[in-house]
Amino acid sequence: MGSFNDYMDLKKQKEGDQNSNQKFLLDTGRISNIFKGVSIYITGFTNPPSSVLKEIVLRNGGSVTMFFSKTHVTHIIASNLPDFKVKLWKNDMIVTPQWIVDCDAAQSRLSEAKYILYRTSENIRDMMTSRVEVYPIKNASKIIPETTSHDFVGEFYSNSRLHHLSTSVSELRQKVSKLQNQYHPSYIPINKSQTSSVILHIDIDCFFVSISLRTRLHLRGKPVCVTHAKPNENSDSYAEISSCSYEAREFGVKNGMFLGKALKLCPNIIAVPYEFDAYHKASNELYRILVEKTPYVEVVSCDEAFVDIVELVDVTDEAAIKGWVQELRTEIHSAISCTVSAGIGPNKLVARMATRAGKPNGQYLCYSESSVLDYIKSQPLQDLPGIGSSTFHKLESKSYKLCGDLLTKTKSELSELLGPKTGETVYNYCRGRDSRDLVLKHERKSISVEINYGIRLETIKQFETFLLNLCDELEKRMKNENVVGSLVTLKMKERSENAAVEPIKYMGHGICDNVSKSVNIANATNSGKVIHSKVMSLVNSMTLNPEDLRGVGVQMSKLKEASPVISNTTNVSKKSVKQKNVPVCKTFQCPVPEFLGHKNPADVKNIIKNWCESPEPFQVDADKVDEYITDLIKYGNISLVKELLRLMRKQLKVREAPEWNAVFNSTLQNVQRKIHVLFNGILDMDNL
DNA sequence: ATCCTCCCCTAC
DNA sequence: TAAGGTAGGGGAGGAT
Repeated sequence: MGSFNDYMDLKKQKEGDQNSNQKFLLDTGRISNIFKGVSIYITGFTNPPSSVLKEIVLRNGGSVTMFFSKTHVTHIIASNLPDFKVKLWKNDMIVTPQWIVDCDAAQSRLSEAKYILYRTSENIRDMMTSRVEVYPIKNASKIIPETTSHDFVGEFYSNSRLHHLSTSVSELRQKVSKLQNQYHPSYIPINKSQTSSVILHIDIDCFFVSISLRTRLHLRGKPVCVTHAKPNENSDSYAEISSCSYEAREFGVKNGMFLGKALKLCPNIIAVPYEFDAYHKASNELYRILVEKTPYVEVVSCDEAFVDIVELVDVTDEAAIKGWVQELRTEIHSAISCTVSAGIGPNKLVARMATRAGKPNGQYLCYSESSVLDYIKSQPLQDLPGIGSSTFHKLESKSYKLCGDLLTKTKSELSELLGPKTGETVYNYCRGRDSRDLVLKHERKSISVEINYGIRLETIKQFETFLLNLCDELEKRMKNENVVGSLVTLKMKERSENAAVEPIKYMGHGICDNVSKSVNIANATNSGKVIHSKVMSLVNSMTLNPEDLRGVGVQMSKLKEASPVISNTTNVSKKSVKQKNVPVCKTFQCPVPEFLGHKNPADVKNIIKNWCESPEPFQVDADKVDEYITDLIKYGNISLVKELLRLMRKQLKVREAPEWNAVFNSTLQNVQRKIHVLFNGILDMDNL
């Protein structure tokens, strides 16, 4: 009986291992098969810890088991063992964790000889080699499919770092919005510009590289970059580097640089592949931690966020703020095993600029008026957000280099040079001023698909086919977001007249002229077929040579909700209600909700007026009022909601009773929450 | 003045 | 070989 139970336990345990191993691989992906056939059992304290060893082995094609079985386990991993275990396992392969680390570093299966913990049996190695086959690393290089092929679009997007970067922002916005409601159910995304803020900018240090180094201990401290090209390639590579370590940056390597150029600057740079799923997981975890603390979180990108922490810290105690942020950074680090840097300031601009001073793996607080001015004026203009190379060159032409250089310039001088808006923004930024609120609730204005890589076509017919694939992809995305649009824009890159037919970069677009053309659609749509027909009408209205096309994009704008939350029983559609401005429902076409058997608004008002005059508020009554008002909001009768709130406020003002004020505030909060959920807006309290 | 269209610029 | 996307702000210049 006992042995049967043991057997069943063993079996269950085995299945458990398989499940957890598989789940793990789904999360992070496999990078090689060097440990194929290897099944490790980790015992005792090890360095690196067992979790890291497990990850390395799984990612390299091996398996990990949580129980010891003579037939199943090929390697026992231990740093030291008690005597009885040495005796127990005298015929088994016991190696130090370093074996795993070194195999991973070399990306090949090294002999265990140098790593055997206790040599208890002379023929262990013979035994091992007969039991385990060594597989070479699989080198699966793929060929880019034909532009018109059905796989082209999907294949491209699954490998495009920029696509992952862009879409991760939209996805995170959705997720963060969910988390905000989950962790802070009564939170209302009101702009908080009227009150003072403590803005925290948080940023994962060289995100993609950091993720790769979590499991590549041997690469830490070395110049590393993330790119599609394989390591040790010749130095002529035109693969773009999407992220590089600080060690690489010291050689002048930058994000976006071609690998070939980076190799010239830093011949020892090591290239590692993308791990999109792992980035995804880490970003989710980062945002979960932030929103757990406060709903005032703005998604900037997969590795970067703004947080208003004014309600979490004592504004007057800078040391306490620093301590709080330090703790947060530690928490994030232990959750995702990547270091993060942070900047703290009175607004988004200063917070973001301060992060630069904190990087890497540090933080910088710049809050008081004088320290803000001091710090900002020493910063290069190019580091201001919104100042890219083009704007910088305009400023440079006047030999302005630092923010401080612009302090003597007038607003109109800058507007003349940079345009009215940009001029004023730069004028304010140089003084550390920034009036932008955190964007807590985001409304999409356009949605698009665009591919500027690998486009090689011969005929208009092929172009038409490719466009249909693109429009189908667009349809997918629009349906996923439940939107329809009524303005279609076609964007194209055409090879410049004197540009080579094939650019230096394999399948790149080379030097191009950009063209775009748009057309309105009478009925908003998200049908790929309809969009495609509109796009074709644009194609036919212009003269182009398909052979010169190097990039194509289709954008939909003038967006609306595809199926309104409130159907045609009301004239208030979700998108017609903007934040801060809930329009009054003028024509009231829906059935009136009942309040204690009364339908006539005048009667209802009377009852509520009397209630407000009663000696004491009871929760049951307050709940009934809330319920009725909620119905009104659902039906879109915002004007009556406003009337009732006004009435209550007027009545209760006279009484000046705290318990009644509490009733009013809770009712108001309920209204705001419902309006937010249903209409994505808030009630304008000033005009109540 | 304000809008629209077709760009360019910027950020990650 | 190599995966140069995407959303939003804003400007120039013409139409209303």
